[in-house]
This record gives sequence, structure tokens and C-alpha cells, in this order.
Amino acid sequence: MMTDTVQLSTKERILDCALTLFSEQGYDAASVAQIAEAVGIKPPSLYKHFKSKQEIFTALLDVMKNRYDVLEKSMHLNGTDALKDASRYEHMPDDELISIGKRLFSFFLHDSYTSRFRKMLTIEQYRNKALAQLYIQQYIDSALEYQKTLFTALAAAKNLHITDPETTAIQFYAPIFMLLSLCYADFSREQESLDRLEKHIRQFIKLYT
Amino acid sequence: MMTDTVQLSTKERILDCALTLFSEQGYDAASVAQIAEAVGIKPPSLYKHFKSKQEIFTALLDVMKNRYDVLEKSMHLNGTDALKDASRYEHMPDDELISIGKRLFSFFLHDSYTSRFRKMLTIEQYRNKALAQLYIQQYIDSALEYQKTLFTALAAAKNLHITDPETTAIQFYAPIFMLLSLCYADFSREQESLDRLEKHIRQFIKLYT
DNA sequence: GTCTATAAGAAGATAGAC
DNA sequence: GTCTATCTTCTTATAGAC
Repeated sequence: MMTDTVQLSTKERILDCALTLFSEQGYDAASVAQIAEAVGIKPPSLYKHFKSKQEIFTALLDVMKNRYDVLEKSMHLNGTDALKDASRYEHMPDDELISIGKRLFSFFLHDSYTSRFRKMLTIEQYRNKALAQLYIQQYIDSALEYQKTLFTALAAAKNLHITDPETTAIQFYAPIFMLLSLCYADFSREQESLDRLEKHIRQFIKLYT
Repeated sequence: MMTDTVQLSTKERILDCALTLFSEQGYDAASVAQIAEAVGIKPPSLYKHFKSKQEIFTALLDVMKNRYDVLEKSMHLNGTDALKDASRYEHMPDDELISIGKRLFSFFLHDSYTSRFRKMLTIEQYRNKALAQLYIQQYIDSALEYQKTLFTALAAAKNLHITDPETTAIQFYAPIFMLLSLCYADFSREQESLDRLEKHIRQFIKLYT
């Protein structure tokens, strides 16, 4: 993983700076000159590493697609298998579920790559269908699928009244999705959102038990 | 209201076309030439109506700010007073609440102005703080505030166990927010989202009664 | 692999005729 | 209020020296 290496190659630094600028301004508004300046080179040097501006963007999407497992890693749970994870939740006290929810939330908000990727896809999603599908898949579908599998497993546990795991997944995850959207737009509202998140999970547990 | 007039002035048509292009491509990617072509005039003619491209954008934001009441109007409820609206809900059968939720959802998705404004703000929100605040206010804060007031009133009704109206508002509204985000990215998933929305509201009512 | 110089084109915007 | 012609600046990208 890039962020683990101490020294980044020029190619990697270009991707890193481009990601920052694309996520703040969008692909079109961020110029090659800005990227080059952020890297500390002149614009022509950039073309020794990438054929075009578009190729930088495509390379970023490739990196993004290869980071599917970020969600699970961030939760320190087993790989991508929600069924395995479920056994951890079954006998988990409420406070630990809240702690996990908050850690997940904070990770999505503060992990440099995750947050910049999300912002970039958010503001580029309407430009073409492939980007829209990637946005949906990364931030809605895969998250819901994971939660759905999890709640399907939890439905077997005696103290949770889950009859429709998909709806339960939506009701658990949607507030996280919305509060993240809020904090990406205004970082100063993180603490307030964490409080709301905790209240949501507490109430969610109460409603389903 | 613009959409009510049969004939639009050139100035209005410029705003209309600009809104479409800004909402699909973003401010920077949509060129003045594209806007002019969509209107059916040459780029220089456009400058007789607006001093600059930026002024078109600013004018659109002004229109947007003057449409606060759209949510309430779309629900065919009384103005902006959630407390008044609450009396309608108190003795409302579940199916009617679902119908209202779906109509609200469809309105946000299909009303031409509402949907284009939302897309535009979504993809422009990270470019400056004022846009971010407008995004938050329009699509999160004001909606939550409305729902909160509503659920505060509904808490008084005997058959709803609402102890924390703010959390309840988040739990009711967040799925709508998320499913709308999904459908704005991919219109073909509207029916699936309407089904999910209905299941959510049904389950929501069941959980809180 | 970096630079300077520069091309080729598109962008926002203006002048002035009609 | 529209047009053609034009200006200036910025943008992506290339050529070629070091």
C-alpha cells in the first residue's frame, strides 16, 4: 500500500497529488499545471510518467478498484466474509458495536485515500455511467450487501427480531452514509455526527431487541 | 415559477440550459459555447444577458435559494409548518404514509428543477464552503429539522414510542437520502428503490409502534 | 527524467456591424 | 439582441537540449 512506503516514486506522487486535486476541484477544473506544481516538477515532466491527463485519472480508478477490501480491513474483521464476522457480533455488548460503528465512520472520514477517492467519485459520478456504477458499487451496493449478510446471520441469534435483513441493512447503514456525506461537505461537524451516530446505533439496537 | 410559463425569455432559457449542463458535467466542464448552443444562440449573445459565466452560476444559486418550500409543496401539506402537518399524520393509515413517502421520493427524483439543482450542488459542493453549506442545508439539515419537528409532534400520539425525535428523524430520512443518491446516479434503479423505500417505511412504522 | 521553449487548440470574453 | 470577427489567456501536449 502506497501510504505504507516511506519514499514515493514520482509516478506515485503524481497519482497522489492528482487525487487530491481531482477530489477537491474535479477532473476538469484541476489542471495538469496544478498537479505538476503540487508534485514539484514542471508540466512536461509529467508526460514522461503518463501519456495524458486522462491516463492519470484512469490509473487512479484502477488503484481504487483494487482497494475493495478497505472496509473490512478497517473494521479489523476477517476478510470479506460477513458470516464469519457475524460470530463476533452475536455476543457483543452494545458499546462494542457502537465503538466499531464509530471507528468505521472515522476511518472512512480520515483515511486519506478512502476519503479522497470518495470525494472524487462523488463529484465525477454524473460524467459517465462507469463512474456512476463505481460510485454505487463502492458506497452503496457493497456496503449494503455486507450488512445484509451480517444481519441475516444475526437474525439467527435469539435476541434480534430481524425478518427482512435487506431492510435492516438499509436502516443501519443509511444514517452512516448520510452522516458521512455531511462530514465530507463540512469537516467541522464530525463530533456532532459521531454523537448522532452513537444515538442511532443505540436506538437501532433497542428497536430490534 | 419558471416551469409554469409557456414561453421562456432568452435569459430564462440560458439559466435552464446552464442548469442542465452544470448538473451533468459541472461548472468547469460545461462551456459557455455548449450553453449557447443548447439555447440556440451564439456565445457572444449570451453576454448581453449575463456579464460572465460565473454570473449565470450565481443566478442559478439565487433561484435555488428561493425554492426552499419545494419539499412541503411537493407533499401537498400545509406550507412549512411541520406541526400543522403532524395532525394529518396522527390518524393516518400506514399505506397513506407510504404513499406520501413514495410521492416525495418521486418528486425529488423527477421534478426537473429539484433534481438538476441537487445534482449540480452534489458535484460542486467541494469547490467552496458556501456551496457545501447550501448542499448540507438543502438536503440534510432542513429535511432533518422538518422530520424532527414532525416526530416530536407524533411522539404525543399514543401509538408511537418516540423518545428521541432527532434520532428518529435520521432513521426515517437517511434511507430516503441514500436511495435518492443511488437513483440520481442510476435512474434505472428507481423501481427497486421505491420497493426498498416502502419496505423501510413499513418496517419503520412496525418498529416504532 | 528533468528542464525550456513552443505548438495547437479551446476557453471566456469584447468590439462593433446589423 | 443577435451576429461575425477577434483578443487574450489558459490548457493539454510535444520537441528537443541537458
